[in-house]
Amino acid sequence: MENKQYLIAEARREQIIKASIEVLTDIGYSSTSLSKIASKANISTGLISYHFSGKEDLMRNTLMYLVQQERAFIKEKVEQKQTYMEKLMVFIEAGLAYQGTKRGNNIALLEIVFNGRTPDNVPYYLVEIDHEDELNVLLKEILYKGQESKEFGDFDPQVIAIVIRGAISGSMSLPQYENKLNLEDYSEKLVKSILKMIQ
Amino acid sequence: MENKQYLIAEARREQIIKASIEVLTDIGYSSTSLSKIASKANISTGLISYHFSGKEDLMRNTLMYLVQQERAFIKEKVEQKQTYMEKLMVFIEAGLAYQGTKRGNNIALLEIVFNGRTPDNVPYYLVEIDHEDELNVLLKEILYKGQESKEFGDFDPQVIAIVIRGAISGSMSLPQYENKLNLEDYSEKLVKSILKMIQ
DNA sequence: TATAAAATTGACTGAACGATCAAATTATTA
DNA sequence: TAATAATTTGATCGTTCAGTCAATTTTATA
Repeated sequence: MENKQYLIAEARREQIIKASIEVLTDIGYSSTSLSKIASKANISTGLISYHFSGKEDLMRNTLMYLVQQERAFIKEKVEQKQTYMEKLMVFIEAGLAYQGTKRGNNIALLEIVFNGRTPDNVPYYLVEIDHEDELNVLLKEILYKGQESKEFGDFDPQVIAIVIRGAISGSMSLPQYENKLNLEDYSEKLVKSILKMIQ
Repeated sequence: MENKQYLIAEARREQIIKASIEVLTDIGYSSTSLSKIASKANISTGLISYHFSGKEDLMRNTLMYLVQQERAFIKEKVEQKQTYMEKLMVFIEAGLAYQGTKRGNNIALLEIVFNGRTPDNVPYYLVEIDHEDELNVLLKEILYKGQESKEFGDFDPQVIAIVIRGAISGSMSLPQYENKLNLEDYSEKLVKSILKMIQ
């Protein structure tokens, strides 16, 4: 069964990716090395090179894994809702909840996005991925269809999409140890403000 | 005159910082080395270590320089306006304009913020600097005083401040071709949306 | 069971880096 | 001018790292 071998290799790849996420979260991209990832995964350095063509390749695969995790988390909650108003609210709430509960994933993703580069040496954070970023596509679709169904008023979906995604990312800058404004409070107030904006 | 010597040293420090910004923008933090900065500035590597206590110190000073540049650019335009409504509008417009015209500065700043770490090994982007970030203080002050003067309605200034700063940063993800037109279009639509949100 | 294929190890290589320092040069002072 | 201080050089050192490879172990096949 070549399928079984494939599953072994896939499991090993995922193990390595998960170890990468841990190391990235703990010590950041610049201190992350193949040998530290190998230690975390209790394997040898050579094995990483056996399953991935290099550090770049490993980081690219780790990034894809992280993006897919976040996307699945949010998409699943959005699909449960019926109206576009509800879909939008849950998009924001789920986005914020993911940042709060999967903080390590979020940090690892940032580390890669702001350090990794394409083979042409273009940093990921400058690559124009809008048309490939499925979360942006989903958000713009909610906004656009909500306008069509008259649930929302008149606005430019792309502009509002940028505002919303920025506000979700911005939750990272909330004070962490002050009770004054926790994530739930921010979530509630943000949703209210956004709804006001798109009437 | 120790003052003259001081000015020579200061000029050299600024020359090194400007070279750092160029190199950071060109090749990113991880590829930036003291020897590449030295080449760009046409000096020797040892001279950098003479004026800065190490790479970390140089990067921290470069970050402070960049933050101060942006702050001065925005603050100057805000202070020319009288009403808080106008101050808020020009804060957003100037923030976006800076991103558009000083793109290299913005990229260098991101490279440092997402790579540099404090001596305690805390990444800059996770350091709680809200109370030290003068632009945030300025923005929150505009929002708060605008509420006091009844120019704005009821909302949480901290939440709206995060939304606005996120929207300004988010301009980076606009399609880059015909950047100026897109940016002006985005600026106009963003200001309208924000004003709607804070009524 | 015997053979082949896949997976895994860990020591090793060459390159790049930050930092150091003795020596040389330039500026200041008395 | 002579002595002192500040500035600058560039070779060198020790370290870290990504990637390689011959050897070994594990798994699949016939």
